[in-house]
Amino acid sequence: MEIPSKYSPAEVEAKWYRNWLDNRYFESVPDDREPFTIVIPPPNVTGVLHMGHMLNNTIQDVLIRKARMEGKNACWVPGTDHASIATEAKVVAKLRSEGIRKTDLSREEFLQHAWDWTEKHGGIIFEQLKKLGASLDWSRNAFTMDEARSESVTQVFVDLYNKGKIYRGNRMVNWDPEAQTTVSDEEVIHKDVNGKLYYLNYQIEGSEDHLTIATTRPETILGDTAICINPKDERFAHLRGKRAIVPIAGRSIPIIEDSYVDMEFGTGCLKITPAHDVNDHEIGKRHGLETIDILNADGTLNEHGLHYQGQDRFAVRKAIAKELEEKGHLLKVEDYSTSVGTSERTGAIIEPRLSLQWFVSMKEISGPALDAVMNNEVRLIPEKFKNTYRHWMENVRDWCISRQLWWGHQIPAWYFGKGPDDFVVAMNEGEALELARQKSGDTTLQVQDLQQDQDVVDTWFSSWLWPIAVFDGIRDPENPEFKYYYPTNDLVTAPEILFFWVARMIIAGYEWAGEKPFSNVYLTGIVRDKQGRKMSKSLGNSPDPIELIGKYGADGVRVGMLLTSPAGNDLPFDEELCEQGRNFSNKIWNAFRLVKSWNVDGSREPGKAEELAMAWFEDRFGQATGEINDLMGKYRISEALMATYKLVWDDFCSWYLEAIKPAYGSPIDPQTHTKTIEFFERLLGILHPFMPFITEEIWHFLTERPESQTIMFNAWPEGGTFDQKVINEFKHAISLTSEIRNFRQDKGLSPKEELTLIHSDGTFEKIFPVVSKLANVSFTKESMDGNQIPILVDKQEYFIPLTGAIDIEAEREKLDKELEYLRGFLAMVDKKLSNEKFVSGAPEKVVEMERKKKADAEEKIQAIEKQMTQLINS
RNA sequence: GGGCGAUUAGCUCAGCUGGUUCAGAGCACCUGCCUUACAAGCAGGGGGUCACUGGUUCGAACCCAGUAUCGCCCACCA
Repeated sequence: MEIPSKYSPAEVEAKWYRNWLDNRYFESVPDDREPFTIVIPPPNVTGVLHMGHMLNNTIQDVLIRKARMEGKNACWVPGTDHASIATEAKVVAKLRSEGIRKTDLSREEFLQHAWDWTEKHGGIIFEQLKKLGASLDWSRNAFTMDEARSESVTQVFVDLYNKGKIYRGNRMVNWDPEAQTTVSDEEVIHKDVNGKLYYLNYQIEGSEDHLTIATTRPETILGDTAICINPKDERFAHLRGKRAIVPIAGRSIPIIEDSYVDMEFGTGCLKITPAHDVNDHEIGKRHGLETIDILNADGTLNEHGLHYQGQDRFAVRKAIAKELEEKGHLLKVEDYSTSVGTSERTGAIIEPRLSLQWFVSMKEISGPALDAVMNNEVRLIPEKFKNTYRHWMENVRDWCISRQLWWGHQIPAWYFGKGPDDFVVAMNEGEALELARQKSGDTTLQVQDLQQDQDVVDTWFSSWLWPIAVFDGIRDPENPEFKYYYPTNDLVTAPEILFFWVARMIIAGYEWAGEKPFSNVYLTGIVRDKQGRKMSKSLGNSPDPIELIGKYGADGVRVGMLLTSPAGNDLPFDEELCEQGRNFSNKIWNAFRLVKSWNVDGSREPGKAEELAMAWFEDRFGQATGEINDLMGKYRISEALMATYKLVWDDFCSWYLEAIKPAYGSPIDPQTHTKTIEFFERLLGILHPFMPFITEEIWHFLTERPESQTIMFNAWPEGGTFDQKVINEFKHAISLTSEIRNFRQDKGLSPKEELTLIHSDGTFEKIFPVVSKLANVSFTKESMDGNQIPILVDKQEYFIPLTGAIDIEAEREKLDKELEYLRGFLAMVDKKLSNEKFVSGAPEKVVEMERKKKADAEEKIQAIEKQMTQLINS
């Protein structure tokens, strides 16, 4: 059989993924086994795979595949999110490119376009995840806007409303003038910008005097309804009870007093615009001020903007500053750095706006969710996020959930009159009619008298139900699937959505399932480029994941992503990492070629070297898998992978295989052959979660297994049992071999030339056969004539007799150097031991250790001194 | 403005309750090798005042205080 020396992943990967699907290995149904469940953080339905997804989903696949091998009933649920605002923006943009405005369409027509778009672009991401090897149970694919999930959203809305935890209120909200919708506090990103602070003079009514205020938004003076001073501020005592004239508008407004005003800041006088500032709104409420809204939905000024009506607020800011200056109201302008809120989605500058919206009261329902994380019922990994989480939860504010969009779950509220309370919240129109008749007392009400709320709910109002809703646990909490799979085990996601999503899922879990939604939250880092910038489509600095897979293989890319990504740490991505992953694939492939190339001679018996190597690797495997399991349990996936990498590359390939490898062309004995294949298969097992494709391929061809079998349910090794003595002995063989190789290189000797090694004591005699094979040496106890170069390994001394001239001076120098170091070391230990405080203060164990160090050093010094004399004598 | 975290080799990171696994790993780098599994490789090697300054201690990368730099989260001072 001809196996190429370079592993080519493309065909192999396509073949096995198809095979896995055909055999429905990823599909899970409840049974007697312990479940292990992960729900995918649903990507946007029209999204394409980016590097963040790659990292995220690789980690999830590793966790789920390991659980599957451990014999658990592994279930990884796929799905997509309708991403209300993002998708709607895309559809609007697409329509605009066709010359269609959203406002030209009816709601139904627009939704039809949106569904068309969803169908056209949806699912691309799934095909990409398949290329990555993701073992998702595709039969469970869910969508946040499919029937089951939509009904769940409605049900939850109704439930919260009936519990009094959803209310409708006229409050200050964040308005995104570009998307023309509200957004939640979490969707507002604060950015520092360089702005101006304008000092404006307001004339005091009935006087020639004026007062000065400072503002960053001069256009809002058109909405001013008061000037406010601090009641303690004696500077402005003369203003009490007076009124001021708003420049340009010419309106007369009261001068009020409120301790909110900071006397130190600005001029000490504050203009009050209740419609466009959260604090001003509060003050306005306290003092019963009028509210003048000067903005249209798109951020232009309305009729209150007077001659600026129809112009954008930022254009007006410039223009009005000029007008104010011309009219002598502008005292001065200072540069000023301020923080403005921008929309997470559109980037538009958020305008605080008074508006009638739906809110969820968060305080009460978030209590259990805070406790759960604080007492580790839900573990955050890494733990540092607990602080952030607590801070947010303790200061959580009500959640504005209504959005002035069409793509999403329409709010299940129906209005039957003009009064502020003339509405009902119901599961459907029929129910709403019943309720409306009851509430109004008007039994003649008909369906056409009802008007459903035109808004939809925030996307996250559906996402927060995800771990429950994918198992239909909202509509049918008693269904066996939900009871079996919920709560799920792990959630893997980005810290950016800790509040948007994770916190709210935990809240929802306790509210509707009475239980946490997951036990562990693994928070990944952000994938960055070499310059530390976040990889994003808009920057164009993100490699195409599919191209990467084509270049390095899915296994290679997976390894590359995982190698340097500890939880919570950003991943500075470099293609070199994938190269390392690919090289690792190739290394494994070549080990496979070697094992595959051997002919077995049934009459042979293993030699001593083979026996030693086999015994050692057994223990080494037990030791390493114990470590790997421990690391995986702590979600230290990078480190677990590195431990696996070294076990395979160093221990198995560099030492084990070299130790048991028959001479070229020679056959191997059946016992070693069988054992080696067994070891290899076990290694493939622990590699499989990281590198599913190549392991499946080799597992099949190492022995001839039918395609109907798979590695993915193989027993995962428990590990942890090993004999330290065996490991230490073999370690001596490794060190000694390295020393001899080093010696050869030093002396320019060919590896083909056999050397003799003289040893004086038999402590490590047992492992000499391995050293003989690996280092091409023979051992003897006889001392020999001629020059002998000493070698010291683990305090064991060996001598290599050399024929021909050697540089005795150089050898002496080497020994001298070592002696010098050891004497210095000894002096340090002595000093420690002669320190009364140390001997009495330190624990006995530590002192004992120092004494041992001292003895060891003395022993070594003696050995070297002996070597010196030997060298001189020779 | 408030909080949290970080700073260890050229890069990315380990280093648990202070003390022999204490200065580590992988990559990169340097040297020598196309040695019939593998040059996507093999053998060997160099490289760090553990950010800085003090303190606690017999003993500090580790604990404490301060300084500097970076990052993240939260935030309604015009």
